[in-house]
Amino acid sequence: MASMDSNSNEPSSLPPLGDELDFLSLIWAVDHALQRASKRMNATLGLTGPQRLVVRIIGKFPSIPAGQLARLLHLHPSTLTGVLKRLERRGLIDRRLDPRDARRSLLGLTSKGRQFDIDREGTVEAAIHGALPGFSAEKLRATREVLELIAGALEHTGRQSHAPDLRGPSTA
Amino acid sequence: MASMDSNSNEPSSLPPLGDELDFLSLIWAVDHALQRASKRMNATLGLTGPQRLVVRIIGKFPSIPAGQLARLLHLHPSTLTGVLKRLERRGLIDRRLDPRDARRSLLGLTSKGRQFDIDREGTVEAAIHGALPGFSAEKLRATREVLELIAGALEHTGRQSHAPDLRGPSTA
DNA sequence: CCCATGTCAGTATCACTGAAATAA
DNA sequence: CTTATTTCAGTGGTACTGACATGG
Repeated sequence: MASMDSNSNEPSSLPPLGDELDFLSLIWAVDHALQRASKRMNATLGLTGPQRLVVRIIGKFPSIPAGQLARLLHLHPSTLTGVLKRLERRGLIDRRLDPRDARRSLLGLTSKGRQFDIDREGTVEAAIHGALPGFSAEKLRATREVLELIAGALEHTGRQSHAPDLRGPSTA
Repeated sequence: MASMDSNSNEPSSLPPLGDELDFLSLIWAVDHALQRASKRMNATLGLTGPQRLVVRIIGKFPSIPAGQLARLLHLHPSTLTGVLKRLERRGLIDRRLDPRDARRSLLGLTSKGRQFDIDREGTVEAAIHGALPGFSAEKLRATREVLELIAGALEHTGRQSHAPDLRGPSTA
């Protein structure tokens, strides 16, 4: 079956994609790697990456209200509701009503939740922690700058696009 | 209601999270910004970020087999199947059977799909392209290096974790 | 028969929109 | 009454596992 040419075993045999497409691919690769690691964490530790980040932030700011946490994470409140629901179902967090404002639910970790508010093997932190020391502080600073700008730029994406309605399966 | 202290209008009033947690938060922020931009693109242009990346890669490598594309993107074949199905439903790609190996479906862009295989406003590329020129080539190179290492490190996450089975809602 | 390619079914998370309930 | 906080219902995309159909 003619397996001596550049066949499908090695993706490295493919040429690069070119400038920004290459960088774009890298960005999505990081994104994708994150999602996969998150899924794997869910299988091994019992909670996903975003869930773990929420746990750690609640651990850092006990009794934080849900809305403030949502703003901190730039999440829509309804999105956070789902995340919190899953964490509560697993018994990692609890909610108390704010005695001074009964609309608010103040978040806290349960004793079980506190077991996750630590550094741990197999987490995204651990992977990053293991990866980052190989770089100089300068490189890390540069990366942080670039990532912050990318995140900021993405926030404003699609604001003034005058797309000629190419969407919609209008022919079906 | 005592609004002169650090209240909920400005998330910047919150203290930093500390070392890796801070970096982790940034990573997830980029991830999250990507997902939101992807969703917005789907509303304005009619296809998501990953879908667009697939379109651009197919445009770069016409008649690429599905499996090779999956490997290129580090995607599970079944995941790619779903992405391709949505692209096909929207009439952006088509599949032909490889005459020499009828198991393979070779991917190509339709004329409609080619309309998306260009630079465009409101895309993730555009945002990145607009954001990156503000940085020196050196910083970009550093970022690329760090991101590649992070992606690589994440790939190996959760391999040897001996977690004391904290998962599962066993009390319910 | 065995392996490769690809799809399908089922499941879970994330993220939104829009509506609603409750409290300030 | 108006606004703020949070939850809920519904939708869609991504990603997996495991099973399956088909072809080499």
